[in-house]
Amino acid sequence: MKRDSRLSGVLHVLLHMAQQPGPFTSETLATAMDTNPVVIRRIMAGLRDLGYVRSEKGHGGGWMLACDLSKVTLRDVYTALGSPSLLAMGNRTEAPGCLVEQAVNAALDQAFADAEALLLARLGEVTLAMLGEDMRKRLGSRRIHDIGAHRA
Amino acid sequence: MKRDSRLSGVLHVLLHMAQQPGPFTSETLATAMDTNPVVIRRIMAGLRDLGYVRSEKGHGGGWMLACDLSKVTLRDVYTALGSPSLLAMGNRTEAPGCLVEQAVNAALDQAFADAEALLLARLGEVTLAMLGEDMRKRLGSRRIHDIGAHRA
DNA sequence: TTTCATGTAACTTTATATGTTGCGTGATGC
DNA sequence: GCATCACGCAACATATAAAGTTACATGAAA
Repeated sequence: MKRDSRLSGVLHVLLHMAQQPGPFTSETLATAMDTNPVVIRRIMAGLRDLGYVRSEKGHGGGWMLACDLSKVTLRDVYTALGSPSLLAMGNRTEAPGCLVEQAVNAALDQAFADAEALLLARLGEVTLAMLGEDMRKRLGSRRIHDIGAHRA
Repeated sequence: MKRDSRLSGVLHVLLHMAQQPGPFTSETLATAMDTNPVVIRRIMAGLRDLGYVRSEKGHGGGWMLACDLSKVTLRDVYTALGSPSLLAMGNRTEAPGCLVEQAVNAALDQAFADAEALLLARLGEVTLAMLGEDMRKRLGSRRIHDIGAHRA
């Protein structure tokens, strides 16, 4: 299956926004992410509805952070995306009237549920602020490029 | 994304085969699984290569179990399918020259790896024999339908 | 009122699982 | 030998969902 990269993408956007003040246009963010402005608006819509970011129209408008980065976890961001399914595998059918199917589904569902719960828990342990910290640690001698200079 | 149901499907087939002796044609199994014979051959190919099942051509041919069900785990079956990706989410890009990307990927990769490891471990704990046992427990007053009678 | 930027719908593209057709190969039974 | 059965496999078709694109409306700033 084609893997969903929206979470990775939106985190990238948020972290970039945390590096500089001003509002960012979808155009600017899209260029930095090597994608399309509409895609940016699409994945940001959920975050806006939950109040993690704000958007303004017209001259000088664009996207701004509107939350305390130390209070928003990766799980929150995932939820803001609409909680897309985490696992690539699922059961063949629902409503099994077949005992074989019931036994298979029970075993798989248990394993899947455990893995999903662990993943959500892990995502819930990491805040955006922690990601920012990790990034600064990686700095060393290197300088974080400005968004405008993202594409050398 | 469209969820991969091959593991669920092949387990279903194996458990059904464990209920009755004779060889099963792809046609028969496909009817029971409400799918196409070629799909059956496709997902069984990996199991055959690893020796979990055997196939024979011609009159009286078909698929037969060729392993000790108590020695084959769900993880083994998963591996026989070619170890398709378990998670529906992935990183936006590889080869990140961007610190933001590195930090995001590091956090996500860690969470993803943990979840994947747990899932594989869980699958490794369950043998096909255990699934068969579970199924028998579910029997109660009900009778396991023969494959031929699968579609009422 | 012109320009800029978001909001959104509709459409196209791409990737992957799944379904289907056709033909080759080997084994069985006559 | 030859017809039939069943797998092996390639090639093509379909379905679904993410990602990309186009078009236009709305609202804010200059």
